Amino acid sequence: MAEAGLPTNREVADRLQLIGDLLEIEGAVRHRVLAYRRAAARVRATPTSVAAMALEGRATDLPDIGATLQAKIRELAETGDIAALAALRERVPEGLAAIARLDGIGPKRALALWRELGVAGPEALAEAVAAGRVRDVPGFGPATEAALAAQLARRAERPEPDEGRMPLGRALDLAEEVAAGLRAAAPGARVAVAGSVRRGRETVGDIDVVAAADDPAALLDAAAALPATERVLSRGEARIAVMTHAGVRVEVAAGRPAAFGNLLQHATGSAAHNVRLRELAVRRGLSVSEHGIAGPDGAVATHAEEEGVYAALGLPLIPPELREDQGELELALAGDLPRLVQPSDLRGELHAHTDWSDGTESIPVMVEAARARGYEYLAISDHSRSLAMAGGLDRDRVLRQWEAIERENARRDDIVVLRATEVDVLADGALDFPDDLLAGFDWVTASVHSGFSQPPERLTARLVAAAESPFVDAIGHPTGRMMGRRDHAPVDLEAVIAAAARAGTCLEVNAQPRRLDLDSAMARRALAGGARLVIGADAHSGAALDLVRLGVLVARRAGARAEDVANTRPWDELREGRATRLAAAGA
DNA sequence: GCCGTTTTCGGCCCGACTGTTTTCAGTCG
Repeated sequence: MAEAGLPTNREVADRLQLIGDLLEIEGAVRHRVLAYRRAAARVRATPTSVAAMALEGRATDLPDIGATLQAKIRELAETGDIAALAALRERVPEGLAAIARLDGIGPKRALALWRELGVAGPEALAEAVAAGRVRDVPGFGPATEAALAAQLARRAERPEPDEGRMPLGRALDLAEEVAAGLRAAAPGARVAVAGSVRRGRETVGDIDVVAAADDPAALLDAAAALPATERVLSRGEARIAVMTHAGVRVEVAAGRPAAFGNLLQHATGSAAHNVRLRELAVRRGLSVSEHGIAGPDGAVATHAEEEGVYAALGLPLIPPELREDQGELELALAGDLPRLVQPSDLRGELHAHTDWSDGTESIPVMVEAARARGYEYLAISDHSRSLAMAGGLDRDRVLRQWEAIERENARRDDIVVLRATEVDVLADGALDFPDDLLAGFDWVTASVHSGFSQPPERLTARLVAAAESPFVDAIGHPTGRMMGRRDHAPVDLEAVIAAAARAGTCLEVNAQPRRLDLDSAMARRALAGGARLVIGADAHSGAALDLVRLGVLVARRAGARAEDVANTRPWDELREGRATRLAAAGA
């Protein structure tokens, strides 16, 4: 938890980032700029207060934070500002950093705009573009000016910073569509989704696909000719970028089969991971690129599989979900990479709805869908009475549903159907069912669906109370975020994690495409805090059981192993766990 | 500014593509 008055990690990171951006515009040594950026990324990815660490002199324990940056962070914590940044702002207008972030513009051209036109921010740039003055600046021309005009107009329409990023679920579908189109157009080609989609990032900016065949150019032609392609943005011998009719940028990189592993590794990223990997290679006298690995004698070795790329550097294959430069190379070097949970580890689904509440299919249909996916158990977890909008069940209907579940269990022995509920956590922290009813369920997920505007302390208290209830097995979608609608509620997640860890309550990684809640960073904190996860599809139809794959990606990004996830366990084990907790509470 | 199988100085990933040049700088991933 952040301590009162201290700058948050995001605030610290934003300042370091800004210093780096302005230094770059000023023309500072490139690696000094990189050092600030790396430090900013490190601070953002750190789960505990870096400002507090700096005050204690421990921030230098973090990679990428040295004595100089620790002093600056401490200065920020103590005085609210950094003198070096204030001085830098005197020399370089802060607005140039925003200009430098525009597509096609970087530090050099931002500086040129300021020097030549006196443009010091995006608004002034828009005026200069409108007046046709930009095309005459050295290094610029009519094409760049037109591109800027279009970009600034879009920006004025939708000023949100996250504009253009889409939920992972949508990106996965689009990426697989593109990949399928390439396979169809070029039979025999190897095609794979790469980039942030493959890494399982919860939101995706653009889609990367790699393809290999003896005639790489034909693959690029195929990409240009896909039905989804609206226009070609750029095209070379090795890569093509297209805009789709859906307004999503797709990049296809093509190469030869012998170097497919090199290309896939390169295009999967992340950029920061690749930089680290290549630095490690340089220390071993090797040079890594998408074409292969060059030795000291200049001979280039190619690798058809990604395993070979990592093996050539003395490393085990690092799962794509971990390739974010957050310590994965150190783990790999030490042989300590976790064996991450995978879809085949899941034995059951503990969060599913039927037409008894807001699901679209009957209990038998849902059960058959779960069986068809090889599950050993399925929890029928319809909503509770207060969620009237979703057809929440009252006591009478719960009892009748239990009879229906009993009938289902009686007529089949290939899957266990569980009496479950997604019970509302009410505004005062109480659960929507009385204890005697809750005691009769096999599995209870408690979720907040309303009252998100409560003060953070009250919201936190509700979740903590739910997590501490002996009747509750899991907290559903703990922060309530809905991408594009509602951000994570400002709950004190550490307090919720601590309560869940104490009580043995699971925290859900909800796999609904717009939820993905907990997100991967939060799930990582939950595991560090000793809490167990459960991956829930929150399925409202049989087909929606497959959404669980999104949750698996999120859990993998959090570093979760199978044993960290409740629904990788056999039902008997989960049942005993619930019985033990209830007995310990005297319930 | 950071950091060490080149360890307290001298390094710091690598290549593709575009637009503006007239041989390449800047940007991007």
